[in-house]
Amino acid sequence: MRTPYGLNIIDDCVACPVREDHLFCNLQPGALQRLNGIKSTAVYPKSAVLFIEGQQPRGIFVLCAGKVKLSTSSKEGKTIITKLSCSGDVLGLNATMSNRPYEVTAEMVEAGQANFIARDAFVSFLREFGEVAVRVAEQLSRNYYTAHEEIKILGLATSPSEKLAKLLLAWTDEAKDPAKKLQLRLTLTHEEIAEMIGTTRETVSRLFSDFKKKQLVQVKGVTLTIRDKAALQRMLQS
Amino acid sequence: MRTPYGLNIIDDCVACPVREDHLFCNLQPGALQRLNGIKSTAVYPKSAVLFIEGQQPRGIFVLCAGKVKLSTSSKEGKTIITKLSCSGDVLGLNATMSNRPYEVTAEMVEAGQANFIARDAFVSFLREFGEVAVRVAEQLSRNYYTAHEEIKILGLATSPSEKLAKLLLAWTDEAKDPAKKLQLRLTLTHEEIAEMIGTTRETVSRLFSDFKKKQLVQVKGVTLTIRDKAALQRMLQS
DNA sequence: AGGATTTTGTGATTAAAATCACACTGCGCC
DNA sequence: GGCGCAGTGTGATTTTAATCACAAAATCCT
Repeated sequence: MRTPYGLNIIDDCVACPVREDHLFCNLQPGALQRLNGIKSTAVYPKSAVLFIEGQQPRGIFVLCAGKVKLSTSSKEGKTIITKLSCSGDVLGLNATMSNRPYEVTAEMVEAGQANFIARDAFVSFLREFGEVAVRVAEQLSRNYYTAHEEIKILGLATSPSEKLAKLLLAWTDEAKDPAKKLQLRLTLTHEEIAEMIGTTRETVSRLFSDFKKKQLVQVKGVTLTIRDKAALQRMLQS
Repeated sequence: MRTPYGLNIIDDCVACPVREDHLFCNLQPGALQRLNGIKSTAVYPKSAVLFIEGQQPRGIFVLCAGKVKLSTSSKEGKTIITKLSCSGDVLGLNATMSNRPYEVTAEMVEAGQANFIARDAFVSFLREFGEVAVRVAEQLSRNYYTAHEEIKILGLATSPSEKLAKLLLAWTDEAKDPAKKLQLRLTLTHEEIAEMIGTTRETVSRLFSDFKKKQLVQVKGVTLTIRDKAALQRMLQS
């Protein structure tokens, strides 16, 4: 089954090619069946917005394919990107569980597919299957962990160079293929990278120039290669 | 029952004078009984440390009395205080649920009492009482929410003055007594306040001078009074 | 392919807070 | 009461990255 955006729809959660630690992996059959009953699948093009900061939570989105940028903004238009989510991630879980407004905006940066589960259905599903509630709690604590990492980057890192080094290293750590451990695809603009580390576009540009000059990294097209991982690690101190 | 630190021990969770939204409030009798069986109570003096950033999680601490400072530090010794916890708060829940190291250090800033529940006992307790797992999930999502607020302060706030204004307003919002809505006890040093908003002690000193000069606040001993709340609110923009 | 629009690179200038330095205050304590 | 010390106030200086400005390069689009 093909869609307007050139994606294959994944119809069955069981077949969803997501990570091992997926929130809904290896559920008892009853729970899985119930889950398939309350979910609804949709496909989103690039730049589609799943939800907006401040909206009342409608429910959760389980990302099956594509990439999502989570961001939050001040009234003055300054924006920070708090996370880039990929397939397997659950979006809107915190807001849905605490029934407070979505605290971030979720925007597709790569077209993809997500399963939506409405809040009411999800909450009664949890009450019915306590085992899943424990899984949700684990997922939430991981979310918290990530948020805490962000706090440490923003609050403890001294210089923008340190923050960029940290970001690049974190990105390489995400690589699955060990052969490509030192390579990553730069899909974000300098502006967006700046929004991830709380600095300005110009500073990011200068930092990249600097890193290249110092032979720390090499950029060819959209591929960035870490040439001196040790040096990058020496730059960070937290 | 009195303790060496001049505190009354609270022996029964049911009698614990905590907030309404406490994690373990209004539990089914069976759960409560079980909870009382697995908890152990201890009393802590000022400066006592409940757990340290990086330690393997031993379990959770339910604060019954006293105040706790949660902080995280960089290798270079720079510290940020992420939260001040008061009675009713659950400490170490994230680390315990995700079985990752405690991400913060918890230190008593006011002597108090806490109930400790070991990780294993807590996890099986949750599996047995699914209802409680949902409560835990709600608590975790609230924690996340707070962390996200912190991210917004650190990442979006433009100036230290804005951050301090935000902090003072947040503190006044915590007051229970409506008559004292505009007063708060300054128990932290300028140094610690600086650690909460990611700036330096000198800057905090200067900001307070500035706020006083502009008639925004008044300080008498340890009591700070907000004189112009509207003006403080106008300073923040996110 | 070619024009439009983003995105990036880089210099010059400015603004803002960190840092350094040191005096002062208030408080606990013997 | 006065010693000692943690905490505070404030000036002078320095550092750093934000801001402003504009050109160059890359990309998107039909």
